[in-house]
Amino acid sequence: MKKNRKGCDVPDATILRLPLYLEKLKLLQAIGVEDVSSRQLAESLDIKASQLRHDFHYFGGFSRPGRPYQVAKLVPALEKIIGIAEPVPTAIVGAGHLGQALANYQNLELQGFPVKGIFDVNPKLIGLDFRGQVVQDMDEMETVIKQEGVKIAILTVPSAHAQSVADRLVKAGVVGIFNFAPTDLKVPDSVAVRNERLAVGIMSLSFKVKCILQSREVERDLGAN
Amino acid sequence: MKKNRKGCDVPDATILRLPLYLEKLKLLQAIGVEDVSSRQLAESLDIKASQLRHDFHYFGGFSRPGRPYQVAKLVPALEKIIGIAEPVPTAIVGAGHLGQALANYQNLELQGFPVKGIFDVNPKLIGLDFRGQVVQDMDEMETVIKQEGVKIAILTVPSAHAQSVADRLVKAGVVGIFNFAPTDLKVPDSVAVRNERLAVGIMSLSFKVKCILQSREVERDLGAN
DNA sequence: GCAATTGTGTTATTTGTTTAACAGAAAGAG
DNA sequence: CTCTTTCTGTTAAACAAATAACACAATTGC
Repeated sequence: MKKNRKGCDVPDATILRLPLYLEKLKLLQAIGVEDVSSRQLAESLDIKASQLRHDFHYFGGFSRPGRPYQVAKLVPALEKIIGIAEPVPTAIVGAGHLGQALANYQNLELQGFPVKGIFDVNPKLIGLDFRGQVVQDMDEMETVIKQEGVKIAILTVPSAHAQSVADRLVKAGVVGIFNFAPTDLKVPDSVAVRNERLAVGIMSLSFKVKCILQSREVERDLGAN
Repeated sequence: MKKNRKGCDVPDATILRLPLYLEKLKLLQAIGVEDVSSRQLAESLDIKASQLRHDFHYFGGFSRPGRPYQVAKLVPALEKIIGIAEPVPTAIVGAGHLGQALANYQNLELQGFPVKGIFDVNPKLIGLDFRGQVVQDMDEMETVIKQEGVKIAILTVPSAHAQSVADRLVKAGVVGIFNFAPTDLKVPDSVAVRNERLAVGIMSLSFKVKCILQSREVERDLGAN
């Protein structure tokens, strides 16, 4: 192992695959599979086995030459690497339609992100109950974040307010922001941001759709000759 | 221009930036900006100007040496490339919390993806009205897709049903599937799929949060000495 | 004990993406 | 007109990621 700070110097592309590995392994565990080789696991995820081993190598490897991976050991190891060995206290800021949908998303809690608070400024939304969590006034936000030790905030407020709310979150001690607003947040280096942009996803899909439709036309035209 | 099929042989990384360019340009257009140089546009997006020009080069370029880009020409050009010069008829399949949130998301329509139908199997959801669209029984799905010429389907059904619904969508003529279920869909090459995985997003964030917290601990320990 | 087999950890190669460099077209100043 | 400035299109270099290759540890069968 190099002088990585305990395996934090890892390519983004690898980080994005870790959750996929974990998900699949949990599935295997649920159906009683004990061992799995890099080839088996990789094939079920439509990637190359060498890539999977390469990814695991950033963390020192999880087995020995000749022996496949043990699901029962790999699952907790990945959970620790991802940072969800212990539950990560989470808050939802913005209780609009998307915030509500996320508040109702049971898997958030199951996957290690218990929702400790939901906040909004709209009086009509304050008081609504989602899976046991009541929407609170945003004035309470800082207090709850500190009290519950909230580490990650899911931000679903309108773009116009995203930056100012993010500033408050950072000040209150949040370490990660999952941003659904189409704005590039400015935050200190000591805070992680992940932007989730619906528009980018559907437009990149649209690009490919357009290309498929074009090539179909070309084929049709060629067929006509 | 090479023998690209009308500019479809483009790196994924570039495709993902096109929506960002378009968004920013629309913003500039709204405040009356007429010209913009690659440097200005790139800086506002926190990328390098050379990357932006490189991206545009895949499509032949949008200006001449010495002259900045004209916003009024660039916006429609990008819209055409992305495939939203004409509205793309879209359907939402699965009217659970997430489906509802998306159905209520006005920007979908504004950005070129008018919702032509919302479908679910749950009788309790059928009949609900979202922004003028009524949730219909999934039995109606194929009929509406063909009638309205739906090209893109947004899939928000439970993972267990995602594949079978996707099969039906493909058969009905849908060309792109925006998949929110944590399942890898098997579809023909002639259909585009984009997977949007909430869990991947929040877990990759968690990884970085864990690393930040670790490095803070290290700094604290060093400070104690 | 000695192949043969399996399948990892690790290094090398190839491929893809980002960044830098630069030639030269257009416009403006004198 | 000529010189300077601006800023693109295009090519080259640097960097990062995915894939392939392979050495070798552990096990199994003979």
